[in-house]
Amino acid sequence: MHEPLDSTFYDRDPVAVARELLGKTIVRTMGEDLTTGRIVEVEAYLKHGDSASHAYCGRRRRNASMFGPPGHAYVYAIHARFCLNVVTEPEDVPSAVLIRAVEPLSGLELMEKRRSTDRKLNLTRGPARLCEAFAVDRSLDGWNLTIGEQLWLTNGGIPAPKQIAISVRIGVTSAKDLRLRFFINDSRYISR
DNA sequence: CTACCGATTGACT
DNA sequence: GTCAATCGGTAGA
Repeated sequence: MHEPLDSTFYDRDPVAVARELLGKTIVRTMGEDLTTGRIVEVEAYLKHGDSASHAYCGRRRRNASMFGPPGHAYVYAIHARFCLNVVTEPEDVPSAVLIRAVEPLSGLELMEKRRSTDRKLNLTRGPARLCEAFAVDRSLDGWNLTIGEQLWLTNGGIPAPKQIAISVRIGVTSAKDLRLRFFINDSRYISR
């Protein structure tokens, strides 16, 4: 159980990966601690023509993971918080999928402690909120998500979502017209 | 070292 | 809906 998705899943166009990521399970272990969640909202960031991508201006120290192998994490800091991406396409091709929201499945008590709130809807709704709930920070930047340790994604036996909605991405200040946000239409755990 | 910025969030009207 | 607090990362002096 909780078999990690392998690199062939990630080594594809980020739009395809983004759509198929919906309904998948994110797993985080820290010693005995376990948290899992169902992915309900993602955004794709493209290798070409996407001025909102952190890789748009080329390789930097911060975005180096986006140029790394598929199936690794890209964790960046923004507004004093962290956000988690999965890297797609082959090494040196900078594309990724941002995980924006998940539905908590297990380890709720841990998430409440890490988030300092017991309001279920605020635990994992939003890219930085879910990182806090899952204890994801820059130490996991570049982490290999295919080895099934500490942090990975799995099919988790959860059925694929029936209704997928598409919209423009949230918060970006350029490439505003690109509809690269994918979410499960009827989930209550969507970010605003 | 200082100066700025942001793929956000929480508080507030 | 609006707004600004927050701080890691980066660029530049």
